[in-house]
This record gives sequence, structure tokens and C-alpha cells, in this order.
Amino acid sequence: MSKYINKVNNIFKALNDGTRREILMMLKEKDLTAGEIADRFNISKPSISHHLDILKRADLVTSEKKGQFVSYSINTTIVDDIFQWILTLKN
Amino acid sequence: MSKYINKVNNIFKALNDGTRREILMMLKEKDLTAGEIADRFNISKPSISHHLDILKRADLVTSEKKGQFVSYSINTTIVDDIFQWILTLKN
DNA sequence: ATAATATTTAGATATTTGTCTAAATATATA
DNA sequence: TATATATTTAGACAAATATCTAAATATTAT
Repeated sequence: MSKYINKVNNIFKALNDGTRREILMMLKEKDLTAGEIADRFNISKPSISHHLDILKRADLVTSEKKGQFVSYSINTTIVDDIFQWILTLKN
Repeated sequence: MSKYINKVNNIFKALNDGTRREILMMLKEKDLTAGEIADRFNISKPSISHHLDILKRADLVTSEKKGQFVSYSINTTIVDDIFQWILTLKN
């Protein structure tokens, strides 16, 4: 499978979940640690960690270790890529 | 669950499959019947029918019965809606 | 060093999803 | 009317997914 198709696959897989879409909306406002994200959901920390991993593999978020914390940020570059994909549907 | 969230859910669910994304790209070029679409894949007709149903429930395509055929078209209105959603990720 | 806190990894499980074949339905044609 | 063609529905099944708890790892503080 081509690298491009794999990338698109990972992006749409990552977006196909309400929790992950909410996480993106939260990160749009400001960077948050894994724990801060988990606190905003009624879902266990390991599950949130798994969601973050899927978002990371899709390149939709980046993470940076800060001491014992891990801070997550949204990656707007990839958001532009999604835009491009949607555009191809139009013309 | 709100109507809006349900709509977004259905859209991303529909987009989370390579076959369905290919169908959309094909319909972008021109309208096609269920059979014409099925002929372009190594997948059974019932499976394609199922994919078309998912696209229809997401409002990504519309269908029109023409005699014994069913013609499918892409719905660009919803494509605009996806655009809107992606936009909210940016600002 | 030990204990506490933050996060991820591993393994289990129920649900959802994509696919198939067989059967049903709808329309057109001989 | 009987047969052929187009499409969908129904039911089954394997693979993928979201979730959980328990355990492992990493860092900080006592």
C-alpha cells in the first residue's frame, strides 16, 4: 500500500471517533498533558493514552515529554492535508 | 446524542474506508449505477450495496432509481459541511 | 532509598465492521 | 407469463476497535 494511502487511512481512522475528535478540539484551544485530557472524560487513562497514540500515528498531534508529564499539541500541518483531500472531492 | 454529532459521526464513519473513499472519487467524475460501481472493484455486489448505503446514510451520496438501475451521485453540499468541520480545527 | 504521581504497555472482552453467499425484490424483455 | 438482469436484504463469520483492569516504566519528592 502506498505511503500516501496509508497516511490518508490513518487520518480518517483517527477522526472516526468522537472522543478523539473532542481531544483535537480541546488541543486546538491549548496544549494539554495526557492526564489533563483524561480528566475531561469518563474514560480510563489507559484508554485515553490509546486514543492519543492513534492521533499521534496519524500525525494529528505531537507530544513532548516534560518531566514526568507528556504534553500534547495539535498538528495544524496535517489539518491542511485533510483540507487538500476534501478539496479533491470538489473538483 | 445531538443531531449534529450524529451527522458528524456518520460522515466520518463513511469516510473511514478506502473503498468508500474511492467510490466518492469515482462519483466526483460522473454519476454511476450500483452495478457500474461494483464492476470497478473486486468486491461482491452486496458488499458494494452496503458501502453505498453507508455513504447514503451519511448524505455523501444520493440515489435515484432509473428503471431497473439505481444511479448514484455525490452530494457536494455535505462536502462543504466537512470543510466547515475541518475549519473549526484551525481557528 | 522509598513512596507518590504520571503515563504507557499488556492482555482480556464485548461490540462494530467488512466481507461473503443465498435469497428476495423490482424491472425489462422474449 | 416466464426468464433474465439489477439491486438490496438477511444471516453468518473473521478481523478490527474501544474499553477495561493490572502491571510496568519513568520521574519527582520525602
